[in-house]
Amino acid sequence: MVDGPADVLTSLRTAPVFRDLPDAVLQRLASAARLWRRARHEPVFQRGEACEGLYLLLSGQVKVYARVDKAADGTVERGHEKVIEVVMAPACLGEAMLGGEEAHSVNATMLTDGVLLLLPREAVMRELRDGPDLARHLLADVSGRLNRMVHDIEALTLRSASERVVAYLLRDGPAAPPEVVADTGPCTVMLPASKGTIASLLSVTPEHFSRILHDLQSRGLIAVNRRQIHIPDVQRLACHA
Amino acid sequence: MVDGPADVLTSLRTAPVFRDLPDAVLQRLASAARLWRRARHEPVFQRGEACEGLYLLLSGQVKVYARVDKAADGTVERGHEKVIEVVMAPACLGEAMLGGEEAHSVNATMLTDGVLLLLPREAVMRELRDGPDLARHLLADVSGRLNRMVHDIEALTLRSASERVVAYLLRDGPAAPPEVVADTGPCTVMLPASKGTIASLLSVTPEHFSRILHDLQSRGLIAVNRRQIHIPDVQRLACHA
DNA sequence: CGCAGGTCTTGAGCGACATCAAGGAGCCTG
DNA sequence: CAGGCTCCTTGATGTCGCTCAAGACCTGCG
Repeated sequence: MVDGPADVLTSLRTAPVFRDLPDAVLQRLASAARLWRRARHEPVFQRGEACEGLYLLLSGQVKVYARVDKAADGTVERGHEKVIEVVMAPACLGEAMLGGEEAHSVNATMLTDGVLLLLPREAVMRELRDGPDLARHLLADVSGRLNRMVHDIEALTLRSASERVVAYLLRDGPAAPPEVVADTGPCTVMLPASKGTIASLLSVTPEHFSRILHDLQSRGLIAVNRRQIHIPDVQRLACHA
Repeated sequence: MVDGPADVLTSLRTAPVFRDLPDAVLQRLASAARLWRRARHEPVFQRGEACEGLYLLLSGQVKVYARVDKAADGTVERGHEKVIEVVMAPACLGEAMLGGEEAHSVNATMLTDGVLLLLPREAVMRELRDGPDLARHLLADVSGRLNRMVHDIEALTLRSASERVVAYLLRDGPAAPPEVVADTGPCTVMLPASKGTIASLLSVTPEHFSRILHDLQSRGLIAVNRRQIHIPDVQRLACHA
């Protein structure tokens, strides 16, 4: 897929964030970029580590998550974790540094084998200083992410668990292929990760998530088959109580 | 405080976001800015309204919140609301537009009388296009806000209500005056808004918030007097179970 | 002063969701 | 195909925090 530095530039262009940047900017970034291959379960970065730069995920999936480490008497037991985002290629990762943060405040690990591009901190900073283009595009990217986070907080506090699941199936599920999905008729959603991961993303326990899917299924609103979820009637699911 | 357009420029400079911008940029922004006075309880913008531009809060406080309107049979009853952020002057507001959003997805209303500066969308966009300075500063601002939101999600899902209250008292309370607070000894926190508002910010009901404060008080960890909360020993509060 | 208006507190009961503890069901490996 | 593995499901039980309903408190105002 990505054979060498020769086509790093075209790889950059696959990501929406960079697509419309002038060639000159992309070439400068490409020349500083480093190609990273990571296997499933390998960390991309972890909380507390220094921000090396901006990551561009070219293929594969990454989960961004937080963890509470309960430091009981001496023994450091790893507590539960919360998946904040499942990032799917092609997309940007590790924007924390843009706020001037020195260290990452969350963890990111590969959900699948994948390839990423590291744009070193200095190269990004230099580009931000020298021209408006990169800054403008990153601003749009980060701002969009901020909006999504606000939306998540809203869902988390104002909606019930089953409402969150339904909203996920309707919005994030078919969001990938068609931007404007038919708001009626049938539709099939493929979960981008294990049910446990999706459960954590929606801030419910795996058990509860399973029960909710079961419940929706028993009402004939969805049909579950492994990671495939078929929705006979989108509208009917949308206006479930 | 702000008498006219003459000192709009100096007003701009009070906000951290704009402080270090070159004079030329500030002057262009200032000439396009419009001064807004708003009384307590007046809305700044509301969900669904078009993003007019970027707001700079010069004095007063604003609450940014989401609301679920349950549309039962005909009657539009206003459901509960969740305060996402209490913005205190001087600070920036309404960054949603930077992501290309046409309409606001949240509401913002004055908690106190206050003055804001509206930087119209076109002026901001023009500035973003023409030079790297504003974009870089806004990028840092938005990115910082993103980090805070992520932190909030983390707290919301991984911490209990009382832990959130304690964290708030320790971090957001004394965060205003000294950036690096002594992590030991006594300290007094003044809630920036009504307890009900703070409760919503922390995603607990007013009742539960009250109980938590009462509980902390009964353990001698804090002393509550109206909106003033005295912490005899910061460290002891920090490591409460 | 008395009364009205928010704001905060307190109590009782309940419900949504988590936790704990066993099973199934694919799936790889030997 | 046994064996282990991870992922998912299902049931029983517990609890944190919400809901509902009064009452207490402060503050301004006629």
